[in-house]
Amino acid sequence: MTSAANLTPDAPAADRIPVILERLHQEYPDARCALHHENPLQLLVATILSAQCTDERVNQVTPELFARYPTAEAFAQADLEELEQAVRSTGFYRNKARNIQQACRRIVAEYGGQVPDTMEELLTLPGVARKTANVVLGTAFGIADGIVVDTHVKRLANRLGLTQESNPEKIERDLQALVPREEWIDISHLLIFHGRQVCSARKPRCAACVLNDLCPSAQV
DNA sequence: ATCCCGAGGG
DNA sequence: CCCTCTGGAT
Repeated sequence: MTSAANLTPDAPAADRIPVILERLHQEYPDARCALHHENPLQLLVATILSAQCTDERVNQVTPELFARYPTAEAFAQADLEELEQAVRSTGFYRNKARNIQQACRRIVAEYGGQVPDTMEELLTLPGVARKTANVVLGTAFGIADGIVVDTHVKRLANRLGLTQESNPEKIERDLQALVPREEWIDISHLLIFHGRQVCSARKPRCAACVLNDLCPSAQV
């Protein structure tokens, strides 16, 4: 669709990025956060639960979870074993339950029960690093402080030759240098959608990929 | 580098 | 069985 003129897979990433973004926007016009949530706290909790777990499974446990614990205060006062059982099917359930409760206790004690909206403050919460903080800032607050680098973004950035790094923070810096800031929130959703539907970890469907002609890793 | 941890796909 | 799923802390 988009004319790639003389672009080839070995062209500089900076030259391929505009075409990659344009094609992914066209392919996934509704790409957005797939975690069900109604407020920043729900998104924070859902994102903590999403570690090494599909968003689909997170969405399976959150309706009951948010009904039982409607506020940061409720999570803060929860019986830990009950909270563990409520999130059990998402894996890493002891760590996740403890982090959610400890984070909520700090949110109650230090932020009046409201999720903070700065990277610096979010990073002080237990169980929250740059990936989770970027999700909350971008999707709950519309703040493009950084770029979400999850397992999909990492895999696709490497396959597409947008970075040579394996460290997520270095990948984020490379992407920040390549992508205009107004696309920082969208690009992660686009790469995640494409990673799920086409560029899967185990068996990428290169024949059906709209980036095929621009991808250094494309299989014949 | 290692541990946490369940569930589904191939 | 082995790999993967919107990672983070030690």
